[in-house]
Amino acid sequence: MNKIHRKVEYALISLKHMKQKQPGQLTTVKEICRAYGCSFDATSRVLQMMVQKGLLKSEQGAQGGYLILRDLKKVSLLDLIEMVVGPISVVKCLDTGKEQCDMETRCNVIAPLAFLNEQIVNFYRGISVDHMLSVSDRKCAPFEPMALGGM
Amino acid sequence: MNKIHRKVEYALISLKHMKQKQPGQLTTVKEICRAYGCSFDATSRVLQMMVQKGLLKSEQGAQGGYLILRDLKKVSLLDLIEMVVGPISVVKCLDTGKEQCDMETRCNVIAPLAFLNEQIVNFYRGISVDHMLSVSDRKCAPFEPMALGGM
DNA sequence: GTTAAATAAGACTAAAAAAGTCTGGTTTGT
DNA sequence: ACAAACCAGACTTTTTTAGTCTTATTTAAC
Repeated sequence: MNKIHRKVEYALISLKHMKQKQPGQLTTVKEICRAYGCSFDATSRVLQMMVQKGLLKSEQGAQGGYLILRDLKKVSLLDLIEMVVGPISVVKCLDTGKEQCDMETRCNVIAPLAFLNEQIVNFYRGISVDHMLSVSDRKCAPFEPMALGGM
Repeated sequence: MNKIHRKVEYALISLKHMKQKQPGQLTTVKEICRAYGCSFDATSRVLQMMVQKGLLKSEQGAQGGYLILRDLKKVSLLDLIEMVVGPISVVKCLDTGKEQCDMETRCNVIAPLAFLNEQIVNFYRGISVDHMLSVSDRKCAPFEPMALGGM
């Protein structure tokens, strides 16, 4: 129950990887797939979607790759989800412009479901991608500040 | 994205219907299906699950039916979801006792995902079924921001 | 210029999950 | 005895998700 799309997972994996790079340094899909074992095509398409939505920038051709364009602190998980899989709706009949269900007028839970939908949207809106990706950095810290001193 | 299980929908439909009855009055599956056009078998099994989890009581035989047993104010949406579809986990590898994914050690987002999972669980825990079913008994205004003000 | 490495994008296929149906029970009031 | 209702598992269909294939296009390096 409540699985997130693999697309969102690939997006998070890629963003976390890219976040750890020097500013301006490009990342290739190949690099990500080798590092985490994810599907090339699938990951590739997710990155392309993020480019289209202005979250990433891409350099084509040899020596090309991807770059984070926006400040991840200002990108919510809702933004990311909408970028790669589309708008959130807990039931079909709440999709804007989509088909009506066959219950239509007699449905007794449409209002509660619309309410729930709104709550969920607000929930995801309240989580920043940057914050989420920073969770538990202590445990697997790549660039720990205090590492500079000793050890 | 983020569709709720039909099972949860049927559960909500049924509970809302039963909630409006006199105390002690039984409800049959047939009655619910006729009223809202949902599948008999599917609805039936959802109600049976709620009986097993102690949320409903059933009277078998002719003149039988279902009855709400617990106070819906004290039943969270999380409880309901877990009853009818099982525990929430945003990715497979967070299912307790389930398989590991093939990324295992190299996965860079397991901590963020575990964090997200916990947030979602808490989110659903914070919504009472009773409250949700009471939303907008007047009229449904799907995405109107000022809807909660109270017309 | 040619080539190799990279992104871009759509169509197609396979796998998994969800939803629904069928069958055969059991219980109980009339 | 019978009909109306719950109970429960197996099965099938449909839908969604995930992955693959193919064919561009761009650009650095040789």
